[in-house]
Amino acid sequence: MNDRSEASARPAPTRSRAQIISVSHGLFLMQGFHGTTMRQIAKHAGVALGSLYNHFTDKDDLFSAVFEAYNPYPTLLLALENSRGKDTEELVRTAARRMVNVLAARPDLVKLVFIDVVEFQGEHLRKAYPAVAPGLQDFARRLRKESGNLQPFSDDALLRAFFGLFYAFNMNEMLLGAPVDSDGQTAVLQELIEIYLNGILA
Amino acid sequence: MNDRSEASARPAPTRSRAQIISVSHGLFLMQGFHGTTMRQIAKHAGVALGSLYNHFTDKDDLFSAVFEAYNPYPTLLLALENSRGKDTEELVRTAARRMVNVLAARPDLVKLVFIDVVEFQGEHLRKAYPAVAPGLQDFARRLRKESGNLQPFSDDALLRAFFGLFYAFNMNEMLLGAPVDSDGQTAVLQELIEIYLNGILA
DNA sequence: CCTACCGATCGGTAGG
DNA sequence: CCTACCGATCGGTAGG
Repeated sequence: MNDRSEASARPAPTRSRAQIISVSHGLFLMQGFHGTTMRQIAKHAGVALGSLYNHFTDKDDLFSAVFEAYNPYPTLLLALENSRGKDTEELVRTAARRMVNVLAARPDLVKLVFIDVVEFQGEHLRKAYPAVAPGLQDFARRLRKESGNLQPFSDDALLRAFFGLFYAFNMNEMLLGAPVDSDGQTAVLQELIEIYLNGILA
Repeated sequence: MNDRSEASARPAPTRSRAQIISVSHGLFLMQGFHGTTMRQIAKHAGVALGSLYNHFTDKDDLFSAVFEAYNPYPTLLLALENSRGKDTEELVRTAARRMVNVLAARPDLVKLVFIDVVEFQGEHLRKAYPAVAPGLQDFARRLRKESGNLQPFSDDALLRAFFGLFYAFNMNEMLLGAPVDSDGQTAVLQELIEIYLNGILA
């Protein structure tokens, strides 16, 4: 956290540090946090075990760095912020498509959330949430503004039902780990989006 | 699965075995699988470390027994099967209320799912799924039969959107671990159910 | 004096 | 069902 206090401004060894974080991320996804050893990380990163402790005070500190580097919130929020539409319906369709694309391209985002919940009781997620809450409220505001035929639901319900789409959509892959056929999947997603739109529009 | 084949009919020490499973379950929920040691389990269960291996061949086998004892699928399926309603709308409301009640009373069900996904790549869930799949199809069939004004969605979409409700509903608690105020929660659930019903009914 | 990193090993604990 | 203990490996740190 608080590095050198004054003088001596050396940019820190970012090369192998980045490599360690990247390798740790991959191993944590496959084996979980406690199932991954510092020796495995050192070996895969091509550095000595002792070197890990030059970059991170301990294993927990390393996980914090991994979580910061692969924090799912900013990525998902960006997908929402980049979504446009001439009305609520188009905005929802665009945003849903972007969310699915991101989650399909980056299954690691959800897995990291699960790891934090299982092995850290969600403490990193909790700490990261305040930074994205305003962006979520902003998306809810846009859902309302883009159209006038929205049913009188709360922001909370609109957002949760929207995110529920992706939990529902990714459920099979997450829980069953199956490589479901993508054509059938896309069709199901279309249906889920229709159910949501039917649900929130008058 | 297949216990003693013949002769030697010893009923197995079910007393402490049950105690070990119960204690393990609690510790796994708090610390995850790899974060929990066999010595912790022995100590909390009031048995010697070596005794654990009299009941279970290894730590993985103990987890399998825990998963079998606390398998979330049958419990959730039972909540659906016990739900009745004179039409689709009433069936959905009843089933949603039951699901929420079960998940609120048993947060361990979801946590165990997460543990399996993070630390076993979902293998126990995968193995348990075929046994519940027929029951899920049955619920989808009932959703259709109880009413005629259902939109032409696939069983898959109907079921996923329904379960998405509870992912969406439990999101905050799971991800933020927060004890959200239950009055506001109930109100949000009402809204989520309305969105679903609006979505699937003509 | 700093950084990045080494070979070797610390005190304890893992599953068995 | 317990005591005692194993080969190995754990997370973390020593001096250089």
